[in-house]
Amino acid sequence: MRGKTTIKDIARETGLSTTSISLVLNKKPNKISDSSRRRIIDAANRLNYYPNQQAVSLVNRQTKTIAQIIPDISNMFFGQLIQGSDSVAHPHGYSLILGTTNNDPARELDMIHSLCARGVDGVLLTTSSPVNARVYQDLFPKLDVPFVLVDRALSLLPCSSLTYDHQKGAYLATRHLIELGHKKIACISGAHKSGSADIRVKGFCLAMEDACLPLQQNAILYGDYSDKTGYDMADAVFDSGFTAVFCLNDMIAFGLYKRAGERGVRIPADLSVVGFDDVAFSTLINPALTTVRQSAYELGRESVKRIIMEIEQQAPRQTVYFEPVLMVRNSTCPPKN
Amino acid sequence: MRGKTTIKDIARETGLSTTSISLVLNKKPNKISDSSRRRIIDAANRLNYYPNQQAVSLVNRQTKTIAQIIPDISNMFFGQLIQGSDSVAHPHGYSLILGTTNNDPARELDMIHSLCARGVDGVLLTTSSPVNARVYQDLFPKLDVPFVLVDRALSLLPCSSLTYDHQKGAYLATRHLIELGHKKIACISGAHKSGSADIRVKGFCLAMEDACLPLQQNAILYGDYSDKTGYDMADAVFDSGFTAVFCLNDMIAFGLYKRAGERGVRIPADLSVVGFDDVAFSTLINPALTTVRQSAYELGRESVKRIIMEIEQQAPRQTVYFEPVLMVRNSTCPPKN
DNA sequence: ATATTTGGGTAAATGGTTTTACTCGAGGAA
DNA sequence: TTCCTCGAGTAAAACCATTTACCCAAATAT
Repeated sequence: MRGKTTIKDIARETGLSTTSISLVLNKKPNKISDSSRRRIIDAANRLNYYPNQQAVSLVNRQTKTIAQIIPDISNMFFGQLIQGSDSVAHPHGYSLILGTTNNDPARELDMIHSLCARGVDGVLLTTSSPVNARVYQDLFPKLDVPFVLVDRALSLLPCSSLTYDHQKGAYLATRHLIELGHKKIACISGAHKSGSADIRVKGFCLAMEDACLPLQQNAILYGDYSDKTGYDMADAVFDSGFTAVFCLNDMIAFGLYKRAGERGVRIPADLSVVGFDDVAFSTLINPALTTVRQSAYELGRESVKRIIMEIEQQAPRQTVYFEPVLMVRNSTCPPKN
Repeated sequence: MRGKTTIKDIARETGLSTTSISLVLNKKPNKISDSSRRRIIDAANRLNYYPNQQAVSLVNRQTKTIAQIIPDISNMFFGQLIQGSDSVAHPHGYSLILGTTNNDPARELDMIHSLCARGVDGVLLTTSSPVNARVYQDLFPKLDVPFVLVDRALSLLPCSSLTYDHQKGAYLATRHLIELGHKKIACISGAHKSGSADIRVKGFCLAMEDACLPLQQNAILYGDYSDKTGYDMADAVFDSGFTAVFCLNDMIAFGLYKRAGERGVRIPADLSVVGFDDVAFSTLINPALTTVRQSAYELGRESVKRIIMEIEQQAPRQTVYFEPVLMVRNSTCPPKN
């Protein structure tokens, strides 16, 4: 009763060796007689035995543990991502071990070290900025576990990456506004130099260019991927004659909605708004947000599948782009006049 | 270079014993000369040594790992909870290992087993239902790690619990509506028999009773803690002459908002709405939601502090209630006429 | 001159499990 | 009789770090 039952206790109970116990309990090919087998299983149940995972990990050199490193759980996108990850990890016998970086590259590096020291079998990394890219180039091979970059790719790194085509998504969003007849379109971005923001901005610019629309002055505003940014930048958008705004993620759009409510700016009558991510909330808010869907849940599921393949079958690295799709809802309409 | 550097490699490099290496690297009291010490530290850095945590855990009998078991991450409340937990766990050298139960008691039990087998040092459990209570009574002592019940207490269990006073919160919310002059008040609940829902309903009933207000027919509607429930139940509320509704959590309120938007029901002019939780979104939505604040972030922080105390100092068990506070915002006003 | 301390270490046990390479006796074949 | 095989197991090494109980020579104390 004191302390945990070990394999030795069962050996003592059954009068057999630990080898036999291990063989039977792990269903390894063995020559243990049926009666012994029965006694072992009985004793294991009776003593409520389950193997010490530390010991198992030590000899098997794997922990059945996957690190998931993300910038910030308050962004609902990551909540859904984790949910997706967990939904495939657990059925496969893996547990998710969580690390949040608060968008701090130093903390991100730290987290990678500390989780790898824990002996995770693989790392799902959503990097918050490309500044560590060079460090990672040397680091990943040294750490000797598969890495999968999730949602934000960094080129040239020796690892797989699973991400939506951010540029295309942004292009789609912007073109939608253009097709509605908007000409003065603003863009509220996440942080300059953040993994995905620059690519989305590029998609925005490209769409404008392709439509021969000049960029207004201060059309592109930089903040971060939070509702606060949307709220803070909203006035600048409202007061500069823009008829539409492309928010680089839904959280930004939600912040802007809030300020719009306070100022009496009507969406979409006075201002069309497009978001990015299609977080669960987009359909809850009023008017429902037109946005670019990238299913965080799917991304989570796929990234875990991917990393398990690399862990268990040394599958080769792969870069996968998912297709974003534009979800037209009620926050966009043709401009007035 | 092949495989990970072990303590033996450093012993070989420095010509010292593994004992010395361990002593120096862990800064244990020792009598190693300065020059040897220097050589050890040098070699450790040069070879990029970090101890195998499996081995360390095996001998120290602790994993510096805390399990956090929650019903459902899509509820933003839990996103914020985890964020709070992580924010204190990591600085203390603990990692969070995640388990989601989808509100399924069987899965919850399973998760507890599987995470304990992993050798977590403690478990933060937000149980989704009291049905397992009796099982837990026997189980917790057997598992021999501290448990802390988070947000949803179960009486009589041999463990600590940290929770907001759900009944009082519900009472506050309901009284607020009553004080505004509402008499026909509906209540959309989470699942019958879910940990907290019944208590909140009780608070609702008590407030009505104290104000000598009779409960309308079908005043209490049961669903679950999701926006879908709010959406699905909305019509029943709109069409039965209620002037106010108390939603048992914010997600439900958000769902109801959505349906209200579709139906043209104005909040608060046609219907006052109060939520519960004060999830980050409550202030983003329009009109800002009047709700009962229970800071998930704080709860996360406190629960980790608590469990670390129990892990490291065998602190005695404790039941803590936090005071909820009513946040009056724009979704409530006196009834028409 | 002898006893004691101190400086600078180390050997070996421990933790719990898996796995490889045996052992041993009985029965059958040649 | 000798050789093999088969059934039913087992001893011991390996995984990696920590920790306890020592060791030995030189310096100091008495």
